[in-house]
Amino acid sequence: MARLDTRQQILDLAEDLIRSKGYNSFSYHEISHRLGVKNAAVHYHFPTKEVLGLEVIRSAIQRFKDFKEETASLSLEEQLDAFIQTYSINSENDKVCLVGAISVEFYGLPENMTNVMKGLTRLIHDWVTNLLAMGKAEGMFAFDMKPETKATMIITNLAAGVQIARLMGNETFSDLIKGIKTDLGLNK
Amino acid sequence: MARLDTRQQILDLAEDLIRSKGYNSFSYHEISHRLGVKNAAVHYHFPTKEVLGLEVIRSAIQRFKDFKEETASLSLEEQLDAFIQTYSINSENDKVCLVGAISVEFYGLPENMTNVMKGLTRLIHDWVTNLLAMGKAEGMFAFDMKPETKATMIITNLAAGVQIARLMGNETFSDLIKGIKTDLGLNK
DNA sequence: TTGTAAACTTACTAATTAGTAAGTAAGTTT
DNA sequence: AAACTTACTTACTAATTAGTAAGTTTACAA
Repeated sequence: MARLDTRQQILDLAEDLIRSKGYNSFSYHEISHRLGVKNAAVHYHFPTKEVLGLEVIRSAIQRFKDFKEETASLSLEEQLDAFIQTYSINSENDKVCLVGAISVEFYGLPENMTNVMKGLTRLIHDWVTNLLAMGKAEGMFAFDMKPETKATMIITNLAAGVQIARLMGNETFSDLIKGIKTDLGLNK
Repeated sequence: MARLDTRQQILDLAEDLIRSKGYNSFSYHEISHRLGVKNAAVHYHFPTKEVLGLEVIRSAIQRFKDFKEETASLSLEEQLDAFIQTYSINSENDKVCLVGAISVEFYGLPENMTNVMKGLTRLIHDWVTNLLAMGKAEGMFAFDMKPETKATMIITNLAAGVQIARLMGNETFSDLIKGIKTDLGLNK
C-alpha cells in the first residue's frame, strides 16, 4: 500500500498551495486530506512545516538550474521566450511565482526560508542579467540602461504581472508580455 | 480611559501587518497585545477579521482618492513622481503594496475582500493610464504602446519592486526607478 | 523464515485561532 | 438624577493548528 511518490505529491501540492494562497494559509490537514493520507504521514516525510517550506524552495532552485541547462543551447531570444513562458503558464493556472509568494509573506516566514529564497532570487536575476547583456552585445535586444536594471524591470513585470492578472484578468498579462517585447525592440 | 483613536490604531496596525506578512499571518491577539488592549476590544470595533480586512482596503481606496485630488493641480511629471514616491516609502519601510499583498494570498482570502480589491486596482490602473495618455499627448512621456499597457508595466515594476527589494536589497528598488524613468524618456 | 527498515495509521496534545456573552466604567443625553 | 450609549474587560468556547509517541503493515534482505 506504500505509495512511493507520496513525498513528491506532498511537495508538489505544498508548492501549489504556497503559490495559490501563501505559506501561512494552508495546513498539514489540507495536504493530508487532499492526498487521502493522514496528517502524520505528512509529518513523516516533512517533520515540520518549515522543513516542507524549505524543500519547496530547494526543489524550485533545482528546477531553475535544470531550466538553465535545458535552454542553454537555444538562441537568446528563444531563451527569453522560454523564461517568459513559465510565467504565462503560471498566469493561466492562476499561480503566482515563488519570488512573489515568499516576499509578500516575508516577515511571517521562518528566516531559513527567506534566506534560501534570496539565493533563488539572485540565481534568476543573474541569469536574466547575463542573457540581456549578451543579447544587447549581439544586437538582439535593445535597451538603454545597465543589464541588471533591465533584468529587474522584466522580472518585476512578470512577477507582479501574474499577481495583477488575478485582480484584472488574464488579458492584462498577455498584453504586458507584448509591452516587454516592444521595449526590448522585438515585435517589430 | 476610553481611547477615541483605538479604532484607527487597530486599522493602521492591521494594514501594516497585512503589508508586512500577509492577512493570514497575523492574529487578533497580536493586534490587541501590541496596542495594549484586550482581544475583545478588537472584536468590538471590527466584529470579524473579514470586516477588518475589508475596512483596510476601503480606507486605502479613500486614501488613493485623496491622493488623486491632492496631486491634481501638479504637473504630469510631478504627479508621476508623487505616485512613485509612495512606493519608495513602502520600500524604505519594508512594506509591500496592498495590490501585491492581496493578490498573492488571493485564494486564501474572503471573496468580499478580493472583490473590493479589484475596485482599488482598477482605480489605480485607470489613473496611471490616464496620466500616461495625457503625458504622451503633451510630449512629456515617450513610449511606443497603448497607455494601458505602459500603465501595467509601471505598476508591476513598482509592486514587485518593493517585493524583490526584500530579497535583494533596497538599491535594487532605487535602481529600478531610474529604469522606469529612462524608458519614459525622462532622465535625459 | 526471521529481521529490519520504510511508510505509513491511530490516537493523542498543547497552543493558537476567531469569535462571543455578560459585565463594567465613564461619559452624554434627557 | 435617570437612562442610555460608547468603549471597553473578564471569562469563556469551539475549531483548527503544528507536532508527537506508539503502534501496524508491507517490502525486501540475510
